[in-house]
Amino acid sequence: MQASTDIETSEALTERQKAVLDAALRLLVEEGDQLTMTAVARRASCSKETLYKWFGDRDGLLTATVQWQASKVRVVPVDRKGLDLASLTASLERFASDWLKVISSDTSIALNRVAVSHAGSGKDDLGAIVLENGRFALARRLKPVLDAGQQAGLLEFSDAEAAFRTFFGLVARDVQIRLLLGDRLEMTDAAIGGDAVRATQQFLALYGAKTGPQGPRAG
Amino acid sequence: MQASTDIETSEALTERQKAVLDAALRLLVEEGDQLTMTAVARRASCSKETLYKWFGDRDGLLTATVQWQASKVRVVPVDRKGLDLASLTASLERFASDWLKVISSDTSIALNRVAVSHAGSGKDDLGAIVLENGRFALARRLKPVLDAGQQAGLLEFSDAEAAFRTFFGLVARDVQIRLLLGDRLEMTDAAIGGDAVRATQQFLALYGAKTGPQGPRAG
DNA sequence: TCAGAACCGTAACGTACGGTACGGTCTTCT
DNA sequence: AGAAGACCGTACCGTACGTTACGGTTCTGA
Repeated sequence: MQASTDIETSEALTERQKAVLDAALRLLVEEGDQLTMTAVARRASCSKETLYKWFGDRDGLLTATVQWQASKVRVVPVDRKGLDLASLTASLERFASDWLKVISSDTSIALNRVAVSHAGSGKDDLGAIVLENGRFALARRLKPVLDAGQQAGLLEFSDAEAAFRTFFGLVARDVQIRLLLGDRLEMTDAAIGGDAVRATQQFLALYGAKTGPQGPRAG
Repeated sequence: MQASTDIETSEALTERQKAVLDAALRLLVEEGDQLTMTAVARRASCSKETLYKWFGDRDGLLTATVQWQASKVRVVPVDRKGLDLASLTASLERFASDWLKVISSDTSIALNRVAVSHAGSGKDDLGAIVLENGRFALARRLKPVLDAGQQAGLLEFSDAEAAFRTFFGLVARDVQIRLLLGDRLEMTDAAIGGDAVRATQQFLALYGAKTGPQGPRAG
């Protein structure tokens, strides 16, 4: 449950190793969990011996691949000064839109699938990594925004974690589980944008401070 | 995407076959996706030849197992007459509580894990079945309640599907994905009950008709 | 009682794949 | 230039497991 070692490991990779992990990632997206060491070696034009030397075993390669992908999505910090309702709304919509884009991407779906499978097989390495770099990373980035909104008198809540989880639910709804289960659910940019606006409005309706007449209703 | 064949197949099973599927289900919960045909045969005290004769191949056994479990959870219809705010609230809380109990159960987690893995491997049979008997079955059962609430003047929405999905998000939040990814998340009866009440109140705050002073706020 | 089907237990087969070994090639360092 | 190491390609090994085959036992129906 700690997110400490992902930076070092991703920094310590050579360009060649990154290329190999990119190949593994592409293969994972294309073929799902049944990617074989032979297939990775062929796709990356490297030998299996090298794979085993660098990553130990198949699980090590999988773990390195997930961490490599996780290290690629970096944070865009949100400025907390001059926060008003408009900028708070924009921030929340941005978070919602980004998150929907992530969970509906082929890469995220493939990674979550293999992590879910992995979690079902005793060792929960991949599950913890995906969770740490997905849902928990989102919470860490969003919480400061929520706190700032509360300090600015725009939001009202007693438990930031509960508020975050409500926002999470309003944004994701059934999208992720449906995609993971293979449902064809086209998440176009327009749909994502609309969902982000709706989720933000609903969240503000629930947690927005009652000072002032901003009570938009969802439809 | 149709839910037609699950009834017939489950009815056509002999007691012995049901016992075998129960054994497979228990094994699936205990050992995850790597249950072998040999293990199922041993656990069920039957021969592998019988397994292949009855279910065709491993995928057939998996499919039959998932359908068998799906056929076991039956519907408790909700009476739509004399609907007032109290009974609507109770119905929604009941749905929320039931759903949280389902998605946090070992059986559901194991089934969803294998279905997610399966969906990642081309054939999306299990994913469609789980989706059909889970999320879509819930929608079919809840929609009449929402419609009745609207006709009784208690709810306001233009799109029942959107309203349902919001309810779904408010109830499930991040619970299912965290459990699927192996997060230790103890869902006690008390926590489930509290979540059900909170989700219902939030849903009513968003979709409740504005006639009358019922605007409880979540904490 | 007897034939035949259903079924159990186990052995056997074939294959896929994780993991290892090895020869050949290229780079690097001295 | 020559030695050492990293790496590629491929062949190979061992095992796990899906699938099939078969002998023996129990059930069923005439």
